[in-house]
Amino acid sequence: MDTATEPQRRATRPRADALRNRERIVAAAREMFVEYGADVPLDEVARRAGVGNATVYRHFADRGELVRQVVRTVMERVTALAEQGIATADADEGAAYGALRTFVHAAAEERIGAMCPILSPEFDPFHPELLDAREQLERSIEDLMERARAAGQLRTDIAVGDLMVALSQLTRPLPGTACPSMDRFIHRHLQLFLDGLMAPARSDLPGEAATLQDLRQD
Amino acid sequence: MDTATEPQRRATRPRADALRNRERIVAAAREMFVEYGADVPLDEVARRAGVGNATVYRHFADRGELVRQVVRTVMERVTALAEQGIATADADEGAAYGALRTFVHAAAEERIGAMCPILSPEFDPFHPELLDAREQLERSIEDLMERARAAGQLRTDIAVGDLMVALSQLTRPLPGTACPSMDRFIHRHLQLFLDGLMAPARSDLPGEAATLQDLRQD
Amino acid sequence: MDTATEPQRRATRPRADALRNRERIVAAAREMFVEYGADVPLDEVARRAGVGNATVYRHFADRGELVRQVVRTVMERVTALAEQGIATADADEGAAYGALRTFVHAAAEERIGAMCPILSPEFDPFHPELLDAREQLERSIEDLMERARAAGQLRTDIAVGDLMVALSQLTRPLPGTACPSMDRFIHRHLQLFLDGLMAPARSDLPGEAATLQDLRQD
Amino acid sequence: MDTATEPQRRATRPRADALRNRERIVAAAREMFVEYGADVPLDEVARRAGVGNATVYRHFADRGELVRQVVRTVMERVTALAEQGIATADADEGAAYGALRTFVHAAAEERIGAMCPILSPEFDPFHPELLDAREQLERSIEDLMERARAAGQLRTDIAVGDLMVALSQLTRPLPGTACPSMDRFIHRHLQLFLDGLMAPARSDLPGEAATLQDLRQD
DNA sequence: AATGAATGAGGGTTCATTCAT
DNA sequence: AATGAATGAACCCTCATTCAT
Repeated sequence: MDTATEPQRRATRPRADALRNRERIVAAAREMFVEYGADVPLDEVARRAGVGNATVYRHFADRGELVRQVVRTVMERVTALAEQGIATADADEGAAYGALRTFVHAAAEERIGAMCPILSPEFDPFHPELLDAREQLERSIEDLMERARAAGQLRTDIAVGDLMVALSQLTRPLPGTACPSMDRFIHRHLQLFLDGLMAPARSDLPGEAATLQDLRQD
Repeated sequence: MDTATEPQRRATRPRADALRNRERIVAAAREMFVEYGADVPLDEVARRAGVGNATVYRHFADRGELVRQVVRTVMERVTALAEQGIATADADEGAAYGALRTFVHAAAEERIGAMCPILSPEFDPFHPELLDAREQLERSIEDLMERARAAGQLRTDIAVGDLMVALSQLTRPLPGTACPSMDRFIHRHLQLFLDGLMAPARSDLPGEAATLQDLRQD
Repeated sequence: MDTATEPQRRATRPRADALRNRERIVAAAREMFVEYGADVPLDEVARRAGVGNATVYRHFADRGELVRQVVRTVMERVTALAEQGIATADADEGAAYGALRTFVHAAAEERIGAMCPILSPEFDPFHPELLDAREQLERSIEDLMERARAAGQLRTDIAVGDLMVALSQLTRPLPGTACPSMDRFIHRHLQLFLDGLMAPARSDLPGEAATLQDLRQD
Repeated sequence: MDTATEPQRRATRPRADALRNRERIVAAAREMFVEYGADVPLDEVARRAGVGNATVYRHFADRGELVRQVVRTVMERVTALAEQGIATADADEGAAYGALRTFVHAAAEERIGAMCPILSPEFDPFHPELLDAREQLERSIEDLMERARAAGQLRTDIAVGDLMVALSQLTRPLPGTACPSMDRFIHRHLQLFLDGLMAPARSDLPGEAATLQDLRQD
């Protein structure tokens, strides 16, 4: 067998095809969460990924682990988008709010809808596997908001949690299935919300500015 | 009792206990839609309502019929709130936008999240049972918005659908889970969104102002 | 109350409307057994009979009792047909076999298909309620066969059980529903079977001539 | 093993245990249709087959598919019996009717009662899966009857449908119940019916000679 | 490592039967 | 006596997960 020809790598190397399978499964799940909601049968995900159903369980102990993996992937992509925005803002302070707007709309497009499972009751958003990704996401968005705040373009009574949760909510996939007309609304709503975020504030806000961390406090 | 005064109605009068059950089922379903999303097992609804499972089917031929009943109930309650707002605005033109704000926050409290099933693919928003309720709801909100628009307080590039969908989305229960911290955000988000709705508009909106009808046109 | 005016009858008299209901229920059940098989929901029987479902239970302790009542009714009707055949045969010995033929086809028409429940596993064909009806039925058919046998027209190695069971089987309603094309076959089959019953016998029969009573022996 | 000699087939070969299960399920269903009629709970079939309930659905998408498989199996067995009869008749023309008799009794033993579901309203006898089996069955019986007809031993006013339906009816399991005494009658009835089929005809038949196809024409 | 097959628990719905008016 | 309503058990089917190849 050809494993015998390369014995030195055998123990540590995840086999190339296994890696490929893992990624294919995550990608398939991400697409299907967006398309069909968080309830897709895992057998369907396996089929779309082109692997057997049991292979999913070899890579992910249970449904929750796959879901978390998908969420982590999306978080990383969105973090990347936020960092692009920071770069833009750093290049031109006057562009800070524009960079925030651009980021918000891009994040909405970035399959953020695949994060829909986080809304399900079984999902534990504080799972250790997600810690790093969430912190990085939060930090990058916070940084981006700080740029706009420093430029006097963002109201000062809000924090990253306000933006993140609203962004999640406004882009949510309408549980159960794809309501394609929804897409027409999403960017309008985001735009309206962003208008509301601008300085000067047009109203007093109830409650306190909140970070994502705060979500876990109650 | 008035049965004595109108004995001719005796045959068709629904029994008191049956009516009570029916209402208990609708109330239980409303709460559970808010808490757990549109997919709650009907057996759980029955348990929460304190009736046997088959009783649910005696009153509602299938899941869809129950869902429509819940939606109709919520629509009617929200319509009532909008009409209160109209009265307020009519009494004092300067209070028009304040009345809109009050309405939005009150609607959020009014379990509007129980309307979440309307977003599921199986839901038929054009079902005859809902026609009246939806038209009245839309008309009353439109009227309320018109008051604020006439007072020059509401931007002119939005329509009732924009408000309704965003309201639904922003108040959605993080379906399934008990995330009580959510409530802290909801009114902040609504307030921010309302700030974005104020005239003068702070940005151009993509797409077109939309009515509720438009939601299903695509 | 008028029960007070006729106290002597009070205890024994079934109310006229109750009697009417009882008969309507049996009639409805008979028709529906023929049309839809032995599995019709009792609620449907009640509806067809024009009474409430619970009324069925007031008259018949459970489904089995209703079924037995229907079967008894049909047995009585068929008995009457057999007795007509006997009269014909007695009037003209040469007509004995013709009378048997006529009886068999008439019995098939006489909703004997409503006896289909006797074939269900739950049915107890030896229930006391049916004893009399079955004995009279058996006796009358036996008598009719005896006329044909005496006239030398019927083979001698068969008994009433052979005819009754075959008659039931050949006229059975095709469980589950109405297979209307079936009717085209029934009288052909009966005719062929009757041809096989004629003397002289064309073959040896396995087993023993059997009465209905024998059915219970095993 | 031959997998080594034909490795290219490896991917599609059904697993041995799966095949065994599939056959066990069909066999269990066949027996239970005979014993309890076409309405047996599939869970019971699964139990009798010694598999989990879901395994039934893995092999057969729904109840209909299992039923068709059972029917097909029985048709094939009966076809084989008819072909044996043809061979006998071809070897000795005088044995043609005897071969038909032998076939009929053998078919009765061959659990032909398991075909009872074909009489239910939900059953689609024209389903593609059954086409071949039904044509072969009909053709083989027709051929066998033709031998007897050619030998002048079978009346000429009947067709294959007459025989098939009567055979089905007379051998039907008293669905649902364990009425073992029934077996005593079946072969007597078949014998009597076969006597009625012999030439010369002893009576005129109503209706028309019918093929199996005719069963569903109305 | 990967797979197809098997499994049991659970959800929706129907129906015989019981209860309250 | 009659009824409409209520009930729970049962059935069909699906799906997450485990097993055997």
